[in-house]
Amino acid sequence: MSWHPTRRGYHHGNLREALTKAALDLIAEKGPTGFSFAETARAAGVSPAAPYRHFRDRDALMAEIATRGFEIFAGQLIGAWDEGRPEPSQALIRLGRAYLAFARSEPAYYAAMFESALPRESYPELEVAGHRAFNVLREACEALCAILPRDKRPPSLMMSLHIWSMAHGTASLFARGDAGRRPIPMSAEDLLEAGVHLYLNGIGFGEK
Amino acid sequence: MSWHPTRRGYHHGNLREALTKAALDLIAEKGPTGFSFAETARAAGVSPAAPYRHFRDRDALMAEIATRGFEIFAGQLIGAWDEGRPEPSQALIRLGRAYLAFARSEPAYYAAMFESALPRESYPELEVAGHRAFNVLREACEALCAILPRDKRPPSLMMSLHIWSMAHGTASLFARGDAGRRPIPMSAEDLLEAGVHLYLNGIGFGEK
DNA sequence: TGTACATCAGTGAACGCGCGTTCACTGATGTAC
DNA sequence: TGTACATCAGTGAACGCGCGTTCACTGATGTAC
Repeated sequence: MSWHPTRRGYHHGNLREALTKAALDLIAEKGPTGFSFAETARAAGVSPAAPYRHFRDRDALMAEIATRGFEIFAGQLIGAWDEGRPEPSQALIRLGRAYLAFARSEPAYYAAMFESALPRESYPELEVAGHRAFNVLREACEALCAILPRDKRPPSLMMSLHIWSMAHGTASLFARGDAGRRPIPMSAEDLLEAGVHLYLNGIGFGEK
Repeated sequence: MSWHPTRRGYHHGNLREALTKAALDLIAEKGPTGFSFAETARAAGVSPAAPYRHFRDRDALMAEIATRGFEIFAGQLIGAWDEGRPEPSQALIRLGRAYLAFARSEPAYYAAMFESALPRESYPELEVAGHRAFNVLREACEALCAILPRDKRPPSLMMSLHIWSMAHGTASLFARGDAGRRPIPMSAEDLLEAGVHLYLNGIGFGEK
């Protein structure tokens, strides 16, 4: 962390940061519904009018949080993929684990990203950030497909949507770090890993 | 429909029904967040105190809606499965389609069931209804596994959780009937069908 | 069949509360000269 | 370096609003005799 949160801006210094952080805490505590603009201001220690200097309304703040969530998410996915080293199908499994880890450890971001019901077309940056995260999956699947003989390759877009669906379904049902998680008699990580293996097997990657 | 909504109960006749229906309309219109107890009463044409005769609070009404949602959902899944006729893997594909169809046509129920963040342990009927819906998937997977030679059968619980994850991920990301749906250049139904086929192929069901 | 009573679904007024949003303002910071 | 001015982040009071919840009540319906 190289920037200094104090000594910047005019009065508060980084109120924008403070507000998104406060909102994130409130979401984590009470769900994506349970935060209000006024409460967020209170939590950040400023008057209820102050947030209006930084965000048009509650939705704009929500969009900012979702956008950052996707950026962080993309970063973690990129790290997990690690350019497919040492071996793509193994790296893909790591990617799945990273998806679950994010849902588990950042339920507030996760909810803002996937369950906030924001009109995506109104927040282009949000849309871009979302696509960027998806593209990590997309590129991973392309790398995997490239291993297969040309005539046996599935469309990599379809494959990446399959992986996304599996990871997202598993995360939303069994791994999320909030009250929506359903208990199952195994770890969500093992479940997803087995699912991805079977899927890859079905595509034509030899059983490991 | 054999019962008569009027001429029952004391004054309103079936206010309980009317309230759940009104709430459902409001959820459909504004998302699972966007309905209040008071507004629901107004929509049903009664005073704001009336709902307290039937539901302890807003959450209880939400739980009732989610419970009914699971019951309807289970009914549709059972119908789609049709005891695996004429052939289990084909029937499983129908099951997946029914999952998507529900998310598409009943986004309000779907949101109440999966994104309302209700404390499930407080509503045993909700939990039971949820399990009953899942059991349809479970039994379908058992029927499919029974086809395979005994030593090649995967655990049917794991298989059903895989199918559930795939269907749920696809539905939540690409098929839901509300603002959360993300556009993709194919139908969600085709996507899921292809995914399930590849998965079954990976398990050892011969390519169709 | 008629009457007297019990039940209880729904009323309507009231409460305190937190919300989103506006407004003229103040005062700390940055900057031109 | 000092001064005068411009900028603009944050204030604090105010508004109207809808919310959840309570309460004593009323009056339609069901039922015992």
